[in-house]
Amino acid sequence: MTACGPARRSTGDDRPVAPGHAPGAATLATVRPGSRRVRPSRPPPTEPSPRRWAMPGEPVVGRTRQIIFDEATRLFGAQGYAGTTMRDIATAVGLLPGSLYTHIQGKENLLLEIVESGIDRFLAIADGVARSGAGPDQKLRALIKDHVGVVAQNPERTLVVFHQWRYLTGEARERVVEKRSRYEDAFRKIMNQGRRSGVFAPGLDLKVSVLAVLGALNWTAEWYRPDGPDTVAEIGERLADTLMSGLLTRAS
Amino acid sequence: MTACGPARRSTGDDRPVAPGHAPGAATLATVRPGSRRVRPSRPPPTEPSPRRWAMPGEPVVGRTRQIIFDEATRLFGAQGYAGTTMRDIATAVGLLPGSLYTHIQGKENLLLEIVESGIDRFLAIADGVARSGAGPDQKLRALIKDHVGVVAQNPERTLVVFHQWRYLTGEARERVVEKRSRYEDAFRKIMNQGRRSGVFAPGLDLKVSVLAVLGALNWTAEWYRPDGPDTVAEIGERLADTLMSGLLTRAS
DNA sequence: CCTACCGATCGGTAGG
DNA sequence: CCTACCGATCGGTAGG
Repeated sequence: MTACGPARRSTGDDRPVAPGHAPGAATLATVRPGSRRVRPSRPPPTEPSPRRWAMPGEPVVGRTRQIIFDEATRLFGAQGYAGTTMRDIATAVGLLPGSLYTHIQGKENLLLEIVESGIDRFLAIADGVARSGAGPDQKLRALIKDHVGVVAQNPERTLVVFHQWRYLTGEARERVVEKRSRYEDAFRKIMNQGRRSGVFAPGLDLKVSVLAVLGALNWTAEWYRPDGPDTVAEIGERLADTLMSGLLTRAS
Repeated sequence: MTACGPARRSTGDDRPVAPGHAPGAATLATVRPGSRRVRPSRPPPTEPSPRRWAMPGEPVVGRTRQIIFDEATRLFGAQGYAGTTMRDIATAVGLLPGSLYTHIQGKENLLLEIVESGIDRFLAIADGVARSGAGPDQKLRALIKDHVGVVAQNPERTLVVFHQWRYLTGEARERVVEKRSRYEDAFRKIMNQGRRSGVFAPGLDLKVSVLAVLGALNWTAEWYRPDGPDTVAEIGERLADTLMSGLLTRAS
């Protein structure tokens, strides 16, 4: 249960890390109350662009926008959505608060994009597994392993996906809730298939079993450490062993 | 994954529910942004007390204090600590914001008392199970069932215990982290015992198995519904079955 | 991307 | 437990 050490961790996920933001800025241990940050050190001016700043409304899809998303993901994961201010994000990126709005529409929209793109990755692996011709037990094992793989790619994003979606409102929230339940259904279908085909225990309570597996999987985002001794594949394999074979010896 | 319906739910836990606060006030569906609440309807004056208000510094341990804790627990669970304002709590209780401070010391202290008293309940059942003379498998089953029982007593409090503790700072945080890891140890000890005595699979990865069980248990606070069709004992039993015997048929 | 700033809201207090 | 209020901070915008 050391889910929130102050160690700065890359957001992983095949993207460059934000340049020139203060290391260790706004980690959980130092946040709130009263630990107000100082003025962000301006990042070194990058190569001059034809126009020094985008016009309002112009679609901005550049490097900076990606950095903002990465830092917001990290901060929302560590401090929660409501516990993260736009000033926290600006400081982490190396901008002044108002400058964020050239790149993004607002705080809630930032959350929505993080949550939705995150959950889409989980839906993608569920789709892949469903399309494979494997049997239910192999499907479940594959889905567990793939899930751990997505968590390991970016644990903070996973925390945001599974906890911070509550701060969304209106139809954004509805869309996310729908996608979450679609992911849950993927597990339900596989386990129902396996129960009917006899590879899973016939007395198995579908509802409780699905939620037990999902609970174990969601929790991985809280304890997974990229610098741990075990590979992602090993962790997934062992998690699948525990959930599928159980703790008791087969004899008992 | 319907963990956040707008339905108002009693805080359970053998205490009277707050009188005279607006039903449905500040539920998740209506929170933020821009949904600012109106002035709280004053609760009907209770029987006159000898003194109409306590002096500052005087220890207040009365009814109102308990209602404040119950409402804060509910709100912290539903909206998160950072997403809940003292004004939210005051409105739910039926006071004006400043009046809360006759009963409590401050927001963070309120969180600490909720988290610590909550985690103490989990430690108490772990102690009880450890002292029982049962074998490791029976101990684990009992602990799983007791855990579900504590969750069912007050799901919101459990959500606060397992997620909102991150907002604590300083030694309060350290104390809570220590208690959390003590609870984790209780599971580790039982499962280690069971593995050595041969009742649990010898190839079992202790770390992953402990975290899988804890994950499944922590998740119950997100989906448990007091008005569901299954009794708490049944849910605990089925969760223990799933985790201990696994999903596969014993034959396979 | 910065300067400069807005109105709203925050946790909390003085004083009765 | 209320009235009245504080200084700090919030998300966000105008204009260049």
